[in-house]
Amino acid sequence: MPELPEVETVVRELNKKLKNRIIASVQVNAPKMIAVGPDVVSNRREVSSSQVLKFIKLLQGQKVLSVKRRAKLIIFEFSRELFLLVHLKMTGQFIFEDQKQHLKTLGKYRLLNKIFAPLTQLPSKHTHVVFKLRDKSCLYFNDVRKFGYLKLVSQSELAHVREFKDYGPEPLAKAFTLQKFKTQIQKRKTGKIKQVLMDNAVVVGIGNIYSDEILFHAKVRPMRTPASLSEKEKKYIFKYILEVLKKAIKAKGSSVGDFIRTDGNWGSMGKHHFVYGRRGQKCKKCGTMIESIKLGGRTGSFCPKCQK
DNA sequence: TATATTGTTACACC
DNA sequence: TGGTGTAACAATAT
Repeated sequence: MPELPEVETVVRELNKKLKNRIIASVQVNAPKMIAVGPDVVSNRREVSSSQVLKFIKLLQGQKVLSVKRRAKLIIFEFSRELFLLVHLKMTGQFIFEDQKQHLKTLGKYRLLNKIFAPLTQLPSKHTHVVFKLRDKSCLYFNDVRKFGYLKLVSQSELAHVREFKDYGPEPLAKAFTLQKFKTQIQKRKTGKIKQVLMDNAVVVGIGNIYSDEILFHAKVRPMRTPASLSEKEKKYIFKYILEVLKKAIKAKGSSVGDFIRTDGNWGSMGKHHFVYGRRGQKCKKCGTMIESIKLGGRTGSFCPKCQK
């Protein structure tokens, strides 16, 4: 499940690998997953073949200037004032293959990706868009659930992209201070703290995995309300937002579900999870059984002894 | 075959 | 009206 650290991992790798490379051709296998223009990508829309053609045509010959991130959105910046915004949602993956690494990477990928048996070769039945680069390297976009999207916008349209308007502060930006965090959570006094942390208007990039982990380290149960938090607890939550996310980026993300990096390797953060996905197992700190509850239809896991 | 899965948006409700 | 909570949705493995 790509959250901020996973998306950041993908972005850093793509930026390094794709910078200055030029797109030779684009193949779109699932038209539903692409869009042209700044509008919200709705789930049940039809995409015409002329839109697909436009998408392909606009990308051909473009040089990658940089790959960046805002919240969980990947932003490719191309020459000629063109931007590609990609959301991985639950199961999106980017896999990059250098031509000479092709066979080697494929072997590794086959070995590592045992969670989803169909993804044993590239392209697979879950490969929905393929970018072929002029130097014969190749970028695959895979998505088992097809919840993700790739949206192409011009420079002038970029300011009107809906996603950006709803995004709150970046947790790892210098501008995100304890004071700012406190102001943000004041806005949502009645919700549960776990849901508040996952609200993009409060702070972006935190999903189910990292909200669980942050609250464990802060010793706060997920169902607590912001109004009930002491100053010390707020301080700890803020502190661990930064620490947990930074640690996860260092570990190249958590390979939960089917997140893998652009070279097919797993991120190693999963080894350091204290509560997420550990219901019924012993707490790594005190040995108590980890419990889970449903909050707004989402599962939250916590240690009943370590978290108050 | 029903279920669980998650990020995000749409919408109903005070 | 604005803030909040919840349902709905995408598609598939198990």
